[in-house]
Amino acid sequence: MNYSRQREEVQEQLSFHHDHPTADVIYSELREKDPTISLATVYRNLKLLAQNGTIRRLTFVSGADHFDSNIDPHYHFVCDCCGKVIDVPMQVAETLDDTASKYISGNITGHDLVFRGVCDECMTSGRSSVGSGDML
Amino acid sequence: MNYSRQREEVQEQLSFHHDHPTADVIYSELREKDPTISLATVYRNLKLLAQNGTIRRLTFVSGADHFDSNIDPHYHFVCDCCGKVIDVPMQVAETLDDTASKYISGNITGHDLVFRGVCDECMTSGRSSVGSGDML
DNA sequence: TTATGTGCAAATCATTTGCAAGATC
DNA sequence: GATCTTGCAAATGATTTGCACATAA
Repeated sequence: MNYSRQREEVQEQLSFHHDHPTADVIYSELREKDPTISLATVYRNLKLLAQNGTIRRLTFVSGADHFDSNIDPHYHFVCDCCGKVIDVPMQVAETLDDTASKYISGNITGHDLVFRGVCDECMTSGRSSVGSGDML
Repeated sequence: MNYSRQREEVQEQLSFHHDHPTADVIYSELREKDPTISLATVYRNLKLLAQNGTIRRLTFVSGADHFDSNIDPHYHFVCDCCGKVIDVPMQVAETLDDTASKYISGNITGHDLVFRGVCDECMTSGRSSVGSGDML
């Protein structure tokens, strides 16, 4: 893989995020620094970086994929109300994979654990109650 | 919510599946019984049924959402190679939610646990080795 | 007969791809 | 200079929506 300024920009921009932005968020932000970068380039590079393990693609929200610059195993919380994705800094349960492997015939390489519920903000801003159900 | 024949057909068709089909799989299958049902109707009804908790929407595969007629809490395995989703009949770890709630400020209602790896079929059919990485 | 649901086509959103031009090695 | 990468526009795939017609309550 050759060097490319755009790829470096994409990776850097993602690393600025504590949250887990979608491709088009990265794109919008980068356009301000580099007004000629294209959306296709952002998608291409996010894909490349995810494939070579430099970043992680999060696929557990309906709609657009999110990306995470933190590739160490860790868990997430997704708000059923606004779709926000945040980290859960609890310890990773390595034993789960062993347990699961007793029940399936394939080869397990790891697991994703995603907690669901209503985030702080949605809770206080009313949107909470019973949930909009919009994300289901 | 009024009764509708099409909604009943969608729900019934989904219940026939041990696997977890996407909307267009349900649509193709239903077209054979009911050649006039429309794709929009299938999408609309899957959405309604998921919102009222009759079925479950699985959002952890990139691309099309999958649907599950089994709404009891249970875990899944996703093949990184072919995208297939299968059940993992291991016991659900209720304590995880309590642990996670110590780390976040929102309200946790539950969790999804998804094991990843390479399924039996992909393993034997060669596609396995190192994985295509296509789904990343 | 009023509210709801359907079918169809067009619209929208997320993502990928073909291709000519530009950058890297 | 051969190969890889970009930007743009068009293509694709998943899902939703507007609207006139059909159906349920």
